[in-house]
Amino acid sequence: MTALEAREKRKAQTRERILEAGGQLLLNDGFHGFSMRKLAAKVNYTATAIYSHFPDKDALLGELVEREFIKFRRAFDLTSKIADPIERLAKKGMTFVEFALQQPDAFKFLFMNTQIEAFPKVGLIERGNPAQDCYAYLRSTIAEALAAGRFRPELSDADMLAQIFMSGVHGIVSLHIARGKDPWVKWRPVRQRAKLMVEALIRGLTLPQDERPESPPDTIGTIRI
Amino acid sequence: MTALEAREKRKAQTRERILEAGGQLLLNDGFHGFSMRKLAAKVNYTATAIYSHFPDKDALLGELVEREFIKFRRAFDLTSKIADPIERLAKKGMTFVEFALQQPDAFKFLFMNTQIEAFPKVGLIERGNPAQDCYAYLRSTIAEALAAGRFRPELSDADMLAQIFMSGVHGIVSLHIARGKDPWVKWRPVRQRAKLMVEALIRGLTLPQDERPESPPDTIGTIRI
DNA sequence: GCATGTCACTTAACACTGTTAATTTACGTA
DNA sequence: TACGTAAATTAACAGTGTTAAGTGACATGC
Repeated sequence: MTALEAREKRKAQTRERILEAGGQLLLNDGFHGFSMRKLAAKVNYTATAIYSHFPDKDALLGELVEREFIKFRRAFDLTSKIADPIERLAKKGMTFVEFALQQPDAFKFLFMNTQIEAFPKVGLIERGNPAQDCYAYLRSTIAEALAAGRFRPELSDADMLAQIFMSGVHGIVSLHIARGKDPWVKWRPVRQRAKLMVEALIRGLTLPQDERPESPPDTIGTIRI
Repeated sequence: MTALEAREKRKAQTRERILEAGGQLLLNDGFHGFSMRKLAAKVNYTATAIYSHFPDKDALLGELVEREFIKFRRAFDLTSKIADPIERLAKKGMTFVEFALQQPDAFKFLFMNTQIEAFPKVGLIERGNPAQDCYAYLRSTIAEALAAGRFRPELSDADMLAQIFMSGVHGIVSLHIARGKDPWVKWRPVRQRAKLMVEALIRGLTLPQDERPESPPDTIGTIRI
């Protein structure tokens, strides 16, 4: 059995080598320049050899995208400590922005990619999907603020609110990446834009301080200092 | 000379036929499915024939997108009648969204394209660039609202405000296009998302009704009913 | 130790893609 | 009618993703 296991291990290693080289290729040549033959050359294989490790190009690209997502989630995790849910939400938004600015290539093919529509059918969705977790983090933060009665009374849908908030910061950075060099726009510094977006959305969606309930709606009757 | 003119006219007509067919092809098959040979077949030509009308595929696609964008600007123009500048701003935002949803390929090319940084060298920039105009429209609407004292006092930068607002609606639709099929997000209807985004941003950036100045700041002393 | 079979990989090929060069066809003009 | 130009064609190149068949290495059963 050790012989079989050794073979499996070797296969896993070449698979890993392919993914590693694929990540580099994607970083250097972008989606447009990525090809199976180029990738194969990087690992000294024929293009067809890759097909014994991945069903097709899209599946391979999907897996590469997943790996970038995992890096992203790691950055996102660090914002979980902040006590106030609205402050935490703001911080998460700025983390999203910072990730996009520091890893623009990863961001491009995670959030501005129009080629790979959905993630691969199998695999990703089963074991906890990192992107799913990111959205789930955002949503749970909002749900917490919602439970504390921080949002305006007509807004009670955590998914809707999470999507609005995410769209806001996403819009800032994706427009910056796509059209941030257009000479006919007097672009303001992108981080200032992001900050104002977060502030404006929070002000537009939450209750002002003097209208907040003393106790959150789901804990009425309990003491809260 | 009439014979030469006739020839030029015929050439212009086949050029037009190619663009017409190209528009249909782009609509049906999208960017991914668009090919020179398919297009040529639609107009009963060889693929290479197209190269005597357009320098290359990108130029052809660029011209097709420009045409879509002109349609978009036309729709954008129709929002100029609304008297209240904030209402007009909201309407412009929703027009932007509607364009992106109805012409996703044109939108991708214009606003989610990370390959072509600036617009084509020739043509677009010389005769008024539609994208430039759209931003200018948005900005002037905001400047008008700004002059009427509708924004919060600390917000006085029309460019900054225009960029925030544009980013908001852009974020909604671009995230919808890029990740709108992710199964782990309970996506709310995209138009509802857009509506709430516009409302939230306006609420977060403008003054509430009871804090608005009776007269706009630049017309203090004049009578206003 | 040798035959068997599986698995990783290569070769050959197919049907595409954008694009160029050379060639043919059509047409206005002298 | 001959000439020249312009618009179309054919042929070809280099590249793409992907499949089918073949090859060599290696673990397993007798």
